[in-house]
Amino acid sequence: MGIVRQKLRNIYGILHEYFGEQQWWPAEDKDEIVIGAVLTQNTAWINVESAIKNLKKYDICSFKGILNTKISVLKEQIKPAGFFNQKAQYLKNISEFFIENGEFERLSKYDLYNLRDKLLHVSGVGYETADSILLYAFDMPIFVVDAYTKRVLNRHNITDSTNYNRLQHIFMDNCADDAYLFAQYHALIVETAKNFCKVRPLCDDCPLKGI
DNA sequence: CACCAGGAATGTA
DNA sequence: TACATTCATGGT
Repeated sequence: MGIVRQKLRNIYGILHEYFGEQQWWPAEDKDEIVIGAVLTQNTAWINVESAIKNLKKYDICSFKGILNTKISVLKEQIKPAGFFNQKAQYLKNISEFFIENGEFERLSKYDLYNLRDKLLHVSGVGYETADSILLYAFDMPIFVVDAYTKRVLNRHNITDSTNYNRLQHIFMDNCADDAYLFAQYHALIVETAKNFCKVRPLCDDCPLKGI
């Protein structure tokens, strides 16, 4: 039993005990998960909810809905999520990708890393967005790394790396290969950051303090 | 007023 | 490979 494995188990145990089971990804369907994954890039989730609410109001919160909407209109509706000029085009790109590739039914036939590569070729989809889609929309076992994850691993002296794929493999090499576990773990880390560690991780009242 | 949020693309060295 | 810059709204 490696020390890293022990630390990751410990962190998960503490967070799960503190916050309980997480309900992620909050969305009505898979299209909405993908759309939300793009809209939430460097943006507070509350603003994404506002943007998605606008899309639903016009019944265009879907790949087909986005493709059938003029980009000028799309920009206006997703404005609360910020970076609306680029995100409107990103939504067009990812929607076109899904429609042209047979949506979830056909794409789910690819194995994990083949599909990951295909997603990463869509302009507007980087590592975190791709992995969020794979984990939460396709239910594939891959760990999502975000800014908070990097902080936690750094502050707990698990690694000083900031490389996305290296951080991801630290988790995946030391945890069970389980989509549910990865989904919970990422959600718990985000929840911790939302509640305690916005500016200074491991602040006095953080549940991870002292480990 | 400054700072941050469930990042990615692009350019530079 | 490793940084720097740009994109933009809304809450604290």
